[in-house]
Amino acid sequence: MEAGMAVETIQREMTVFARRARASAGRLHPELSLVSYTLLGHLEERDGCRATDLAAHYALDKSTVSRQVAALERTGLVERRQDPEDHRVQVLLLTEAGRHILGQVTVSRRAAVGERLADWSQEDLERFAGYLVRYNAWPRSG
Amino acid sequence: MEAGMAVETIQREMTVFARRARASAGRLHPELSLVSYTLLGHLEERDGCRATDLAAHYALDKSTVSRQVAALERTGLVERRQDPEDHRVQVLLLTEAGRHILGQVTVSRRAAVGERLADWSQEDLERFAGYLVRYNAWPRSG
DNA sequence: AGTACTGGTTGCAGAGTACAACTCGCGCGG
DNA sequence: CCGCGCGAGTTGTACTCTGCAACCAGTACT
Repeated sequence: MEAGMAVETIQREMTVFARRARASAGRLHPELSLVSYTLLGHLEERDGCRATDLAAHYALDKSTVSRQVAALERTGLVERRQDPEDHRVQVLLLTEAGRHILGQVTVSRRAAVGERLADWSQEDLERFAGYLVRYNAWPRSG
Repeated sequence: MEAGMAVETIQREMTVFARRARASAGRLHPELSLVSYTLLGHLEERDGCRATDLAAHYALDKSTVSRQVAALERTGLVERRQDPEDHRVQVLLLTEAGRHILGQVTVSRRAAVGERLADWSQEDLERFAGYLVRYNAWPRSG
């Protein structure tokens, strides 16, 4: 395989994945959209953060994040807390309910993804995961 | 790394990629949405196919594909041709203009993606591409 | 012929998104 | 202290993508 070819394959296959993920997310978990899920996931991973951080990480407009967070707060999955240091910022935190839902969805998603990865060797899994992390670690969007 | 952990990382990182891809696609090529781009790409790869095939491959509803294709036809990037064998089906083909645009976008996208992959070894690139293909080859959506 | 199936279009409704304009709070140079 | 710019977040608006359901047209099997 030539280098440009591999790059193109990577880009094409990532996109296929993206489309299918969106589709299956809606079907499997009507209660939690893919966007909401990823936002909650980020909150859990970072143990709380600002709306702006979410926007930056997912290359979303701050207005989009604002609305998503508002919805998540309405359904009681996240909680906002004023930063005592700076009254402009709101620290976003998972509520107990949020943590619970996220756990459930994660389990069933892991099952779905795990099914396709069932016959992969542990070595391949780790290498694949490592490649993805490395790819996304690049600061610029792409 | 434990197996479930790797699976979760894979799923999370793929999603991050998906979100960023969407964002940058809209910014870099206002003339060709990410969806349109992928559809054109598929048409090129397969050298023409039916709308239903596109829907199945990207886990999209046929109505969505129908509309996307209609738009692409309106802008002269694809051409529909009645299948003489079966008058229900329309074979979709890239026009010359479509092939041209696709080429341009592919080049600039490859540049953007290639930048992040610039310092990867050829071996890693190929292995990464191989993993993605293998992942997506699974018949069920996920 | 009649029934079931397939490919595709259209009406509708909802989610996600960006952009622009705005408010509010912080910090800095007069 | 005051005004000015900046950063965080919200709201108004408009648009795209999407799925579902209802539908039409053509095919296939009996």
